[in-house]
Amino acid sequence: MTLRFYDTASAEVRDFVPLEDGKASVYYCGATVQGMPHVGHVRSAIAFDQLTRWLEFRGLRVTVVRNVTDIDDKILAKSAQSFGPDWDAEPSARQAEEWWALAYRYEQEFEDAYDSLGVQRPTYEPRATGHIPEMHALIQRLIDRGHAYPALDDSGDVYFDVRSWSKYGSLTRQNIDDMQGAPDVEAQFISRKRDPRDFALWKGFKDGEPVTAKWDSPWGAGRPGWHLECSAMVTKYLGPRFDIHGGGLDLRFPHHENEMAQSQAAGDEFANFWMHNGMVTFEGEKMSKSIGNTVSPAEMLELASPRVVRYYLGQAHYRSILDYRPTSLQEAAAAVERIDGFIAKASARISGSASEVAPQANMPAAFIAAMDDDLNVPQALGVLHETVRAGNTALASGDLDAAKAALYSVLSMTEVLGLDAVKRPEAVQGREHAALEVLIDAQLAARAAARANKDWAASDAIRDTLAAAGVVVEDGADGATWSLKRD
RNA sequence: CGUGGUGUACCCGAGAGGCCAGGGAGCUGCCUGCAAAGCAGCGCACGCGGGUUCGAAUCCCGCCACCACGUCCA
Repeated sequence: MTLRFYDTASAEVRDFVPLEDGKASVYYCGATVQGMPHVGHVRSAIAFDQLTRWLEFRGLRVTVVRNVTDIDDKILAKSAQSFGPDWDAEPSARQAEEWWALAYRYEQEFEDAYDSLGVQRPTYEPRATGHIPEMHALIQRLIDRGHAYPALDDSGDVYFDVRSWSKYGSLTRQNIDDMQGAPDVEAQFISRKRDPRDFALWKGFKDGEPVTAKWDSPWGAGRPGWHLECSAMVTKYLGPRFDIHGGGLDLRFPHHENEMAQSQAAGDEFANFWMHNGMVTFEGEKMSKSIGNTVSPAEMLELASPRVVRYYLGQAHYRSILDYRPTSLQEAAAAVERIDGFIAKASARISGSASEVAPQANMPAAFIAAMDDDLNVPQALGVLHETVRAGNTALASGDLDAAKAALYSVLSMTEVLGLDAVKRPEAVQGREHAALEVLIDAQLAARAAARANKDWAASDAIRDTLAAAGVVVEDGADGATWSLKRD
């Protein structure tokens, strides 16, 4: 097996060889829980979910860590002016929402979005606030090695000294002199930093900030810097070296550059591969909280089923830009219905045991080759659709053995892509189904009688009535079949 | 300006010197009382200009346009 992935650090597709035989360790940056999730967040999670599922299919035991950044400037700022769940209350009764409550509320929103689209839960999902001691230890190691220093003024900050680390900039191949500290940051912090590009490992407590967002440290009370959080948590759960570090492309710089610098400067080998997913754009512009052009997963789920949304967000190559347009979901829905139509028709005519649907035995070689090659999902979907067509042809010709093989292949492919986790809309189950079946079958019997008499008006009237109620009738060689309209 | 990346048909979207991508939309046919589904086929391509080659969307050179990041971002 030769898995190949694009590594952002080396800017090339190269062979993936796990550091430890039979295992893979993956860390990817989750959300800063300061607002509602948008589809860009979910696209990232789906991309790494596909990666995880594929590594597992390839026989690796995968440990996945996705962090939750639950302390940050924006969370504090938002809680200071937010009235959260009390928003509807009388102004006198409103209470500012505590920062940690706000963070937890949004964290749950993210979990809901991930769950609804079939993103597997990570092995560990650490929160930044639960790892302050590990962060202190990392800062101390950096100070001991001469790569970090307490602020030159009395702010209580601790900074990473970028000039002390010659490899700073290597992840994004930038020359340090070409980088600029943000102008406002530069003006404000020039007196505390050795270099305007130095970034905060620890942020000293400032008057007016909530005392609950304050931790003691050897350098004064305060809270952790953003980049440090991930470094400390990766190492705690995956060790000083691990296979893959992932995240959105927009995190490459400064976040991942800084993470890599501080961890390697502290003596850790850190990530073997860096993988970044492309952005989701809305009519050509990056979808982002700060621009305010976001589309939420919930909005998409109002337009299409979870299975369709998952298909749509996961169909493009993970490194490409995904431009969302309103018609995108309709096109995805047509493709998914084509797949599901085959699954439904084939399942109805084929009996087999669940154990026969073993993905390892049924995955087409071309699909495997596509996925092995930097997760080429679009090409893999081509194989999936070709298999569907072959399966439909086999069904039409009565070749049930071929249809069965196609069905099991299709089920295997949809499973590894995570589509099965988002359940297909099932026919109504149990007693309701039994009742429906009796009623509809009676209608179909009446219609069959009308058709036998060539009474097309009566036949069509029955079909139209059922269609209006969401029951789709299709005439086939073996008589009419019905199904409930999806979505 | 620096760094990384794009540009493929009506839309989405792979591929990477010759040999079918795939999906959606459209058209035609088969099947059908009609429809739907399915199947078969059709049309419309590789940003621009050069070069290499028997042959270039693919390699080389030069342009153009666009996107992302450049200390808030997935």
